[in-house]
Amino acid sequence: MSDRPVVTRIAPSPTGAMHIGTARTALFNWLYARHTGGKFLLRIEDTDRERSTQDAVQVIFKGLAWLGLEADAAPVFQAARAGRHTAAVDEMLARGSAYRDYMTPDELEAERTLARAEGRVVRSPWRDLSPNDAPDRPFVVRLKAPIEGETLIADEVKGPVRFQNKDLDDLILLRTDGAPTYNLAVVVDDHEMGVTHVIRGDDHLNNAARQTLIYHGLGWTPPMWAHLPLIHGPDGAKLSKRHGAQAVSEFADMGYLPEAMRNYLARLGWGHGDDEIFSDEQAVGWFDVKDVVSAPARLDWAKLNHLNNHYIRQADPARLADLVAQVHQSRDWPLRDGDRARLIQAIPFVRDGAKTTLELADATIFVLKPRPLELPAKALELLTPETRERFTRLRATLAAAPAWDVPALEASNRAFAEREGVGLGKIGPALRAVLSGGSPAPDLAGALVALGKDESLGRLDDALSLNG
RNA sequence: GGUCCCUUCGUCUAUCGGUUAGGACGCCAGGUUUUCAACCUGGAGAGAGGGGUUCGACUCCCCUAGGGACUGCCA
Repeated sequence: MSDRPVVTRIAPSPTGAMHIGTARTALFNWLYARHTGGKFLLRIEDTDRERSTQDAVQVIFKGLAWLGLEADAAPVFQAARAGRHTAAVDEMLARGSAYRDYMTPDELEAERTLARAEGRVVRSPWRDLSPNDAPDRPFVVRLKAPIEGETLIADEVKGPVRFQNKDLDDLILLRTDGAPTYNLAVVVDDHEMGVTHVIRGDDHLNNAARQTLIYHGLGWTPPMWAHLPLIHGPDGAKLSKRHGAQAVSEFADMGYLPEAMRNYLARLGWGHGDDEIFSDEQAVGWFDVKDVVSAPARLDWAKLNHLNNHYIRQADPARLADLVAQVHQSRDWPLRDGDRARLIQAIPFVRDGAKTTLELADATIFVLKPRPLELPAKALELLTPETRERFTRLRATLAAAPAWDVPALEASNRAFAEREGVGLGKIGPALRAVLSGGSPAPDLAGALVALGKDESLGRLDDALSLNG
């Protein structure tokens, strides 16, 4: 349509948690802006003064920051622009594309039920009445939309969608108290912010037609539209609380990495051939709203877990250590000096099986346990006199290991078992129990390296000094 | 009720009239193995139903069914 640079936006209302669907809408807007070299803007739709809160505004900022989807300009607060909105309505009144509607609440209600019964849209008599007949009572200002013809939405995702104008009602632009409504504010703000592409949820497809009529009433050109299908829960119903999570913050708390969320969310409703795992750079390079799938998608925890596991395995251990430390802290585990270093050392050996940082926390607890470890009954049972003697010899072998790394210790352990004339299966379970205190731990060599030489030998000594 | 949207393996998707309908997650079996994972190999698994158009439809059109959104002086 136009060769202006692309401007997209995310326009959440600050009325609670940040829905994961909002996150995906933000992601697609961000991807498209990046792909085209345009701008991605943020507008806080706080015109509902009753429900909007400062806390919820912060939730949006934090959510976007966590996802790594920062806007290219300072956020616009819609409520602060009320003056611009009412000015637009004055303009429409002057142009004859809006009118004052003096219907009382009762009259409106009666018209609403009648209209529904007749299978038509609500119409106000004031649309055609002369302003001279205006009574002295409160009024709203409505759009004077055409009744003939049709309105075409050339949607980038859905394709052409046609609405008969007779099916579109005259939207309220200004409330009785003079406050602008959502549909008006959106149009005025998008236009004045220079938004070229409105990429938003499916639930606004109907609004697109009515908003188009506001654009026309103002003599403006509507933006390009792209309506994304909603995200549903695993059961196909709209995603809600009972599906486990719906807020961005909940995914963060459940131990998902933002890059995994980006990858997963991007793949939900959009794809690039057979590519499943891709970087932000690749997504930016490939993304086009035209390729968004038009059917709603269901959230699949198993696949999210798989992707998260992938990114956990790619992540910097120091970064993961900080994340894991937070988890331990939230679980009231007493962190000690040096735990961060212990975590960094252990994480490479346990991350392969971790789907979330919560699981990573479970998997790292064994290195954080202070000596002497409390051994569970099962571990004690394994410490037979025979095993103790063997462990005494094993300790000496380990102490003399040429290097404290996985290949060296694997070789050393294997050789030791051979010398003892038993299989590793005879030694492994007890050794791991002594090293981990019964907590989950990686394979032997991995556990030894994760703990470090001193700690490993120390834990062995502790076990050997136990009264048998 | 009205308007609009949607419908390929269990799930996310590829296919842009001609394919043994491909991939990923999950699942099943086997392998590896000192636990749990991870990992390797193999396998099962789909075009909602009915009409058209066409030499030929998952692909285009229509109908039905099922799902969803909107129908607020909420956004």
